[in-house]
Amino acid sequence: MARTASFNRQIALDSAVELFWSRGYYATSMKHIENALDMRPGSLYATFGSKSGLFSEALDAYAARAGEDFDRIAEGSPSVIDGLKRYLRSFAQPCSDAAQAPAQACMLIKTLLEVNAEDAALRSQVDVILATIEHKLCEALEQAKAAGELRGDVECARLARLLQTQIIGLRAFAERNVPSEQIAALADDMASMLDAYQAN
Amino acid sequence: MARTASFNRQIALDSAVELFWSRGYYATSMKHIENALDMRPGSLYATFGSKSGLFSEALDAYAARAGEDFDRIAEGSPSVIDGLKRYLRSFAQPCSDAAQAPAQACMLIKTLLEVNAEDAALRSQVDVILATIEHKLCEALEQAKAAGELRGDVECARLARLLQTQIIGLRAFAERNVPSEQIAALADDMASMLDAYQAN
DNA sequence: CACAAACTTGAACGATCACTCAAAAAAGGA
DNA sequence: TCCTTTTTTGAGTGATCGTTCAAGTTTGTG
Repeated sequence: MARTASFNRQIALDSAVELFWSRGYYATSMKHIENALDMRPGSLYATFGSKSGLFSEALDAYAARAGEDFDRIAEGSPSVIDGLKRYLRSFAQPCSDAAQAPAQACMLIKTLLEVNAEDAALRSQVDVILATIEHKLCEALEQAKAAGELRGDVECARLARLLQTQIIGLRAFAERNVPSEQIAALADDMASMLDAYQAN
Repeated sequence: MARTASFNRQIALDSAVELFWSRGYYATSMKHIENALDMRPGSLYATFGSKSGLFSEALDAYAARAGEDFDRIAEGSPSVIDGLKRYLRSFAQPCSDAAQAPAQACMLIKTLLEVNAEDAALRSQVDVILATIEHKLCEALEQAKAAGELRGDVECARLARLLQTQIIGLRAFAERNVPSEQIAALADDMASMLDAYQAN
């Protein structure tokens, strides 16, 4: 038939996530992208359509990876609430494993705060993803409630939003140049706050 | 002598704050700045030196205004802790007064998450300002502790960082397209958390 | 080996970027 | 009114922006 593509789409998207997560949307040029993905304009535009198209797919790839990270921690935890506490604390030691994250702050939040109204499609995409994550947290809390881990009067949807806000704040604060012990203490304080919602 | 300048430096800086706060650093062009400040390149560069120079002054102007806002709420409150709670809740209803803020999220945090290593001077400037705010929060907490509002074993520096993180999270979350009642509930939850640190 | 189909390449596009500077305009003092 | 001093203007700088596309390269098939 014909020539086969020399690049791997998933690998290219992983590189795009790392690049965009690190540099943000507007400060990443097509030259940066060409170098990071080792692809030339023709291939890039044939594959992803545009810079914003590539960014959009990178956002989805990032969200998928974030979801897997959460599930992995949740599965390895003795209880739902314990899993949520571990998840909170997981953002306090990102330097431990070899695969360094390009930034402390969440790529979705960086995008939410960076992209302005002219790129409304990207904004609403982030909004949908964040709502999905919020919903996932809410489901976990409902499950914890059903298991008797949470008090009966806890509003799961409201607590889910509080949790998401804590994570957003923690990861954004961690962008500051502060000692890692202070970040760990912050994560501990946030984990302790969940105690006020636990049964008994 | 000679011709006098036709613009007011403080008014120009206020316009710059609004513009940069709304659009961010990289997505704001000199054309945007010319229009918003009603100044032409020659005057702009004679006055502020460069785009980053103007942004730097805008950051300081923003920080000064933010400090005044905090002081105003603190002065009008019956106790230090009550003032902090009001301050938290103040971020939940920014639509009330006529002077609309151009964004929900803090301009310092938007900058912290947007600007990358190539503009190290701006990054470190934001870092210094955030550390100053953290210190101001810590001083307020020490004062509350001396007044018997806080338990004796509370680590004020640690609680100050937790408070700052809450504010960061709350304001970033508010960038999402969610009902204002949910933001208000978030602020209430955060204010309630301070109860765990209060004496008696 | 030749052909056709798909992919890769890199030069080039007009637009816009941050920034410069010579010329025009305006103000106060004489 | 004229002169000096300062500010304002806006055209123009080279560089870079996102994007296009024709030409070249590589593949599988007959």
